[in-house]
Amino acid sequence: MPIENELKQQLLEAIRKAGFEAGPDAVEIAESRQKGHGDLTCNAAFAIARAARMSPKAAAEKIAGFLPSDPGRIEKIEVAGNGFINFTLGPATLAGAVTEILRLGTAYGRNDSGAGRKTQVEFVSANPTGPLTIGHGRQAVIGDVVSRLLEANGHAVTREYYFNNAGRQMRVLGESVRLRYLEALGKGGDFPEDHYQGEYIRDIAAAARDEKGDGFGAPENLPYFQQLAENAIFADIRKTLERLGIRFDVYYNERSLYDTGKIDAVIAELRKRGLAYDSEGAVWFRATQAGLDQDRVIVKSTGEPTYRLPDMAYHKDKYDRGFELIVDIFGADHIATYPDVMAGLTAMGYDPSRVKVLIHQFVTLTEGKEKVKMSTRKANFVTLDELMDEVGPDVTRYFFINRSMSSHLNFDLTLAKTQSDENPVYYVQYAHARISSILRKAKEEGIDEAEAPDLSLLTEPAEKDLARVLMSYPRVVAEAGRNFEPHKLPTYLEEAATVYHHFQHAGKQDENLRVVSKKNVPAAQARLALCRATRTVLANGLGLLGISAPESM
RNA sequence: GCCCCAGUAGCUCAGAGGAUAGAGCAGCGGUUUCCUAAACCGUUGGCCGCAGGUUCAACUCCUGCCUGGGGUACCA
Repeated sequence: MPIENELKQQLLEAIRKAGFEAGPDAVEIAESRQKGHGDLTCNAAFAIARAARMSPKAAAEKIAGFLPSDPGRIEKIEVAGNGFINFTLGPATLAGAVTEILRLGTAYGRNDSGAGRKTQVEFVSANPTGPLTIGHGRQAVIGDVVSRLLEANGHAVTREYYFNNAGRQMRVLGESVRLRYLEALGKGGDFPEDHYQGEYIRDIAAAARDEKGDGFGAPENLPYFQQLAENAIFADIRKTLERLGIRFDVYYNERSLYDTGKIDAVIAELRKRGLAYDSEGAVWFRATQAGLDQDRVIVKSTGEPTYRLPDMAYHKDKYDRGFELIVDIFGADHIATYPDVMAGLTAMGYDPSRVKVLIHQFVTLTEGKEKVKMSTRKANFVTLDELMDEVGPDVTRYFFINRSMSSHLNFDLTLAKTQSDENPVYYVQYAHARISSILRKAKEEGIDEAEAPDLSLLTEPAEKDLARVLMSYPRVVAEAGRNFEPHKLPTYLEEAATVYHHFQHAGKQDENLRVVSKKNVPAAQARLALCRATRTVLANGLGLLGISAPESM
């Protein structure tokens, strides 16, 4: 049983024995934030004292008096401040944690709270109109790490990319290529401003010329240009994602919703329920019925649906495919799209609580002091590939996942290029590499890692600090997964790396604290076990981020 | 107008009812015959946007305001 749960039981019992009343929720065990306040802390006395009309400190002392004493498990119990009960973990607890990490290896930190729930994470979902930008990059990494986190928490995850290759955007794309093709032949006219300006359009046009020769520029050949562009761009997108370490299980084409009648089915369903009506030549969704501020067009007077209708059909299909948890990851610019969609789904009888929408804020790109505006159509964007050319996939991933998704992400390109060596990702990776080096060194020196090292020898402050931090990893994974907060992982890993660097540094200052030493082999073996446990945690954590854990740097 | 997100150190950001608010970078000063100095130590730097409220306790919750970003389409 985790030590927190054990303490909670003991506290509840002590509270009862002390003559206070408290339900099971009255006791919360938290990690102490500051040194000198023990390792774990409980503030239950504050609430209890109020009901019992006594000082929190007196209540805490009374409760503490009924706590069992087991110095191996809990070295110290003290009432501090106004009434906190602080616990200092004992050597047996720390040793047990290290043993557990070594036993579980790559499984350490994983749990089965998700119970195999069929879960879908939809992200990126960029239409194939151009290369992925840095904005897509943030979403791609968030989606992938959320997926990995959910898997670590026992979900069965399907990663899905939804795209539309049949809309207006794509026609403009095809037309852009056709015009560039004509231009390359010297037959070009004005290139409209609202068409795709990027250089990649010229590349595709050149490919068209190679394939079809010079006489293929007629407007009726638009489908050819569109298809060619789609193929070329999608191939690039997949390559970029692959490079980032992301692979989708399903690419879902919006067009299939039309082909299989799922679009019409939604209209019919809404009409049946009185939630769709005709007006001004368009079909409207009665969103006001669901409490939204205005009704919305779902089929334009031109006969083309707006994005809402296929989105509803697509989400209906997600439910119908049996997903129990549906995670949608959107950029802040799509924030308005899902209330209508959810209203429609709810109206059709689907449980909206199964959908979790994660909105991430924008990435602002700055070069020096200059703000760079990103727009695929205008083509003055920095692509995800260009970013990876500069800093590599590991830094790219770390950078995008390092901050909470509700915060705007300010990316200073200059800084990323010139100071990439100071990125914290290297700090974490270096800790892993250093441990690997120590393990190699020990082997060279002929010090074997013991099967059952005497971990009670780990009594130095730096050693105990390290063991304590390693213990909290599973809780970080569980919380980050439960709350969809992937950025908690890098925060934790930086802390773990810091504590490890301290530990290793201690051996630099005091020879008796060195890991690889033949003077005291049992101590060396205990420390090697601690090193290996740390490496396991770092490797597991980096694995969840999709970042490499190098053996040497 | 209305809705969403943010405002914390010079910069970029963590922290989200508790006990002295943290990290990286930048600045200043140190540590290497020694398991990787991509490390470590010291130090400078804060009306936690403003004003009220709730609470034994507020940077954290509530209300209002200010500033910045994003929405509010028969674009997606």
